[in-house]
Amino acid sequence: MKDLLQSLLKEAGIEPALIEEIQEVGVPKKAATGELLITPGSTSMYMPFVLNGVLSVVRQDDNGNEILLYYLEGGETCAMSLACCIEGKKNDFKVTAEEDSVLWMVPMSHLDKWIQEYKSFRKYIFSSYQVRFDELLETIDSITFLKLYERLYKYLLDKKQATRSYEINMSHEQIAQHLNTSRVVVSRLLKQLENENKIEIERNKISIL
Amino acid sequence: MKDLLQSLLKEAGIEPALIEEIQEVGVPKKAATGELLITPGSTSMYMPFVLNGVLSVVRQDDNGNEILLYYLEGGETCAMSLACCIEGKKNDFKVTAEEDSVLWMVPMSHLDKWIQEYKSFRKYIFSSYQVRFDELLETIDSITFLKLYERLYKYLLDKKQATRSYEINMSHEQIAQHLNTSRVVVSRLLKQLENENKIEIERNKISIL
DNA sequence: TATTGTTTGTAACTAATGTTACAGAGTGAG
DNA sequence: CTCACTCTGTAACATTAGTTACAAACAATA
Repeated sequence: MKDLLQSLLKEAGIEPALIEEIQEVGVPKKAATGELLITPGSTSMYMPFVLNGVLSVVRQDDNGNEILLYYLEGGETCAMSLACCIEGKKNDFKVTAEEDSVLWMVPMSHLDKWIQEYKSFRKYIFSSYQVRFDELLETIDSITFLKLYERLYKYLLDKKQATRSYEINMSHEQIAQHLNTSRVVVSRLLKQLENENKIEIERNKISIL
Repeated sequence: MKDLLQSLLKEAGIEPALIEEIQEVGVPKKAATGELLITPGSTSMYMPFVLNGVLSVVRQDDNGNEILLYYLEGGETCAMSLACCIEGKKNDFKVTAEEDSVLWMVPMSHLDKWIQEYKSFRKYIFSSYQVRFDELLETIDSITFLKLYERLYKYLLDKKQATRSYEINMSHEQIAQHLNTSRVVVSRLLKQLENENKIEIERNKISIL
């Protein structure tokens, strides 16, 4: 597991001395598919660095409605957790394991020192922020400018991309939640996508063609 | 003008030595109402620090459709410009002066050094990121969870907040653009708001009650 | 195999938003 | 004042998305 951590950090441009430190102060954490890692209202003491698997970051409103913001994959970290922690604020989103995943949990208390000392870490952190901004903007684009039909198709393609699999194992209900719509609407539009030979529908499974 | 800069920076917690530096290397810039400050596709060499006035940050799609992301007010800076510049990317949003405004333009080249040297600057930058994340999330909330009627009312209240004025001098067409809808729809819903005694409509002017 | 719960398909209807078209009111330049 | 232009109000209609209701297919397990 430490090998994976090392190679991902190296890939991210982190210098060897800091890789050492991160290895020493962090602890591993496994998360099974569907496991809830961060809940709204909690405060993060750890910066979660994804070793493998996929996490989803979801926004919730007061009535329990939801919308998917983006996925986190290997080598990435949750910039919004950082932002929250640095400001001492509560998280206002939830993070769930979309597949069995492994994280490296790094105590936030080291962040300021590292940002000061390591140029490579500054770069990594700012790059993370940038990537998340981009993802949020893309999410806003989808919600704002696309019809639900297009958004659904984009959702499936994004999911394919994140999980590196042409098969998506979700119920229509689950998809509807990520898009903040109803199951009936999703079923209707999926059927339409199937009729246009873009996907194939089975129970709890959608294959992208 | 330098007085204003100084007091805003002090308020933001920036230490005196850095305030000096910022005063020395920055230059003032005035922007008249409606002036375009950042266009999609450009690259920012300066960090724009708002001294007074209000700027709007707007996202555009390929067909020229738009949506307002948030306003920037005195003492704030455009975290997305920072993010873009640090990563050497092009801006993918536009920034417009909503009122006559004055900015302090600080060359980005100093940022890394300041982040390294000044704890107060790290705090300011990370706080800016946090605030922008929050604003983007709030925007996502509005688009996702609110009906257009509610979104429009919230838009008017936000505008009131940003400009510190109960009178909004915009045409329905302009409002429609910020919400990515059509003028007719905005007129319809404004009329509804007027019927519920929440606003008063005149030509090019909406008063919030 | 029988039973139960989950998932999907579909129809019929409602609500929200978008579009087109046109009239009339207000404004500024000449 | 007149003309040209912009802005607003409103009706009629189209499209998209949300809701309710129910049946059938499938899966798990007792």
